[in-house]
Amino acid sequence: MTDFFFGDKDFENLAPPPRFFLPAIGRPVSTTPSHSVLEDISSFLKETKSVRLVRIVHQRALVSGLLTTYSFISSLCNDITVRYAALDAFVEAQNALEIHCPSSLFCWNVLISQNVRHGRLDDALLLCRRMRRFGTRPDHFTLPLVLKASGQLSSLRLGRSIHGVVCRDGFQSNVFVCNALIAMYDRCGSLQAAVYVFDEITSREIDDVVSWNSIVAAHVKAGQNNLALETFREMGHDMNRRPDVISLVNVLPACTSLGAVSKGKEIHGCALRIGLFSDVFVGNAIVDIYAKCGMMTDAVGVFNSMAVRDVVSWNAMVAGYSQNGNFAQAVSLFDEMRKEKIVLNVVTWTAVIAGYAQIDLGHDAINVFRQMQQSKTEPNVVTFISLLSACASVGAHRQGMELHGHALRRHLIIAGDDDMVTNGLIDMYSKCSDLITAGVLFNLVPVCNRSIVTWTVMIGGHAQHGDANSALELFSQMLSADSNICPNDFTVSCALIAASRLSALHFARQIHAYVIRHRSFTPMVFVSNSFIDTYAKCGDIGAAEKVFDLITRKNSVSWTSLMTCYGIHGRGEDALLVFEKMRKEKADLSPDGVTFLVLLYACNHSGMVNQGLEYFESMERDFGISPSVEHYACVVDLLGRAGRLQDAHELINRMPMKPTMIVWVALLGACKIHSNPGLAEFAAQRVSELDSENDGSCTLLSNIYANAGRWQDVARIRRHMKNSGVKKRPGCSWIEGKKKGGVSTFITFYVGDKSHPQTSQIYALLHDLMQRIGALGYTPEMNCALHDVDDEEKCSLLSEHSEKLALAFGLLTYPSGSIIRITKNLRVCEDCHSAFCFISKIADREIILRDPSRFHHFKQGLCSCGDYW
DNA sequence: GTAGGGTTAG
Repeated sequence: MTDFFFGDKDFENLAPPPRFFLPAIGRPVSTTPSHSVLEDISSFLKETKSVRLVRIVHQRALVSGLLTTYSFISSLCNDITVRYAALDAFVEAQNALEIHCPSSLFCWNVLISQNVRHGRLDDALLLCRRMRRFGTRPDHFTLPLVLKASGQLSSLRLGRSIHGVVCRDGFQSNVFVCNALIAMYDRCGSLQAAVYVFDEITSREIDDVVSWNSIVAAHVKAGQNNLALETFREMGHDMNRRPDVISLVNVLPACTSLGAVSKGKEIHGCALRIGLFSDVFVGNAIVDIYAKCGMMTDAVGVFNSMAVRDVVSWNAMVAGYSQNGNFAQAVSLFDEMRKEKIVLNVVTWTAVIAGYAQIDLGHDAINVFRQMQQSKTEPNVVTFISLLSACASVGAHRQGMELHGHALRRHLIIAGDDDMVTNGLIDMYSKCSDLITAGVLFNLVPVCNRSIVTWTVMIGGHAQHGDANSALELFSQMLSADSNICPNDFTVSCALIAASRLSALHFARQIHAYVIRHRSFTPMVFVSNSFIDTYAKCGDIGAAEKVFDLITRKNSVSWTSLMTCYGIHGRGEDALLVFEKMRKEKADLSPDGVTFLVLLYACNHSGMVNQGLEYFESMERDFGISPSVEHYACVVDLLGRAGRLQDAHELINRMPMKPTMIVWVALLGACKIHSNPGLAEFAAQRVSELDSENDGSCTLLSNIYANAGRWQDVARIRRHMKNSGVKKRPGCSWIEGKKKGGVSTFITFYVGDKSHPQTSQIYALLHDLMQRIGALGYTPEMNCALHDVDDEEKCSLLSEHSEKLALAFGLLTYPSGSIIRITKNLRVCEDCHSAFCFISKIADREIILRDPSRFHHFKQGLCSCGDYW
């Protein structure tokens, strides 16, 4: 460095001395800068790593009048802005340029280029406009730069106008400009325009390998993987445009998306032949295709043969194992990465978090996130989405809320089209049963920005954790909204969950009709299985069977769904036949834990104690499936219902795991049926230890005491419930009715409900019916009236049960001969059961009554559940 | 020019 600027040899060791900024104090600039001095400055600026020194040179140039020389301006435009990308450097460069040499195309170009490089896209475009105002026309360097800027801004309008300039100024034959046009149209999502430019240059044979790579990449990005592969094949014919590393890296993901392993293998061979395999990018893409296509052995082979591996290679392997359902292997590879001291990046951490979320180990996912934070890796949008799904899977409301705060602070929630973080938040809040917050977030998203996933998570949230009616309402709203939103498999399944919870047969049929009408929507096995379940739960066994028969590729869920259908309708023998048929005809479909649960349930509700016990024994012995708590609860119920209370209790004592509430509730229920207050007290005690606010068990125990006439104990329980704030859920029943205009709706009746406009008619009919069936031999089951009152009052309390009110409404309003379907939120009592039998006979009606555990078909005085009630 | 993500059934 010459004396001209610094003088001091050991300048680097000095603190910035004010004299360099104030010429009055510092050495005066006496020499006019010579050419060699400027060259020195230029090479200094290119080499120095110190932003501080660049800043000093910049300031020095300002005060010394050097800024007016062309040489320094070009250096300012380029070298200074490279190192020192502060706003003032850009502003001064532009000012100096406009004042002293506005006709220097070179200076404009380097300044625009620096602006683009530093992401100052709007400024770059503005500069281009300024240069034109000064009469300097953009050339084949300028145009690709501003095309890149408009591409990065995704501004098709701007890109098109630059395309106009390209044509007007005759740059269509410049391959750089054309390649930039292709890349711009690609980024703006207009494959068609990109292809147009590409076809034009190839027809004039001015294309090169970059053009081909760009157009292949554009096809891949637009999801046109087959066309991408075809284009790639075409380029192979000409030796002038032999595929390079970038060609391979572009085309391999197309094979991956298509699952075209053989094509991938071909490209793998090609890479080895032409010596491109050593490139770590190519190697990574090859590992990725094998891993994603489930060929982990091949992926391992490639991974091991790579001379250079980076964190991406490892990530591809971790993701491969995780996506192929071998999460244990993924985690062990993750541990190996840590042992090998690979610098983990956000993708690595996120892949592991997502893996845990997928297998519902949300707490492990959250722990990994804590470690990630300790390693100072910044989470991004993808990390948050995975974490939210982890919280949703385990109902971690508090952690979910924390994440919501994080996301807000990091500005990761972008108000725009299909904001996946918001979708994740809505889903998380829904699955944590916080439908209020979920609804607030959902309503904050403008309708035009709601994607199908946004709608689906909200519909699914209401269907599974909230009000099923709201779910169906949202589904209709979505279809009638002006947006071009089309339900997908997920949406339909969620709507069906809502329909099945309400037993909304009409709704299920409408959804089915919609699915059939929209030919573009081909129901896959997943949706068909949902239909089987929904029809079963709406009481239409025939429809469920029909859907089952029409599935071409039934999976084990299809078979299990049909078994459930028979199970809940008390057709245990049929459920068992389905199971045996599946074993015989579809040996490749293996039953799992749920299949056995359904099987045990079916045996349970059809009184097939011995068969049930046999299946319970065989599941571990013959199928290697260890029974879960749910299986035990089912067998406790099975034994209990059969009166084998002692056996049930002993089974609980033998359980390899700690019995949960459902097990004790099953025992408690059995104690009710077989009037065993002693054991019931014990079971109720266990339930209250596990969940002191369980209203069901309190009510059950109080009923048991009431049956035994132990009114003091009843009062004690009542007091306990009152003191501890446990509220008995009110029993209610609902039935489909018609609103004005024939739109179907649900009418809900509570015990003793008098809110319906037709109340007087309903009660009159009920009164009449009770008298008529009394004449036929019906006697009220006083046990079911749990109030310490006289018999006459008990009778009237019984006759006001919600299901009886719903039945009277049905008899009043349904056309004769139609089936009356009623759903109840709590278990149907014996008195209503008996009354329904009689009423079905005298009114000559088929009645289907559903409660949380089963269906009762009443016909001609008989019920499908027979003796096993 | 490479890697990671959200919604569904028994």
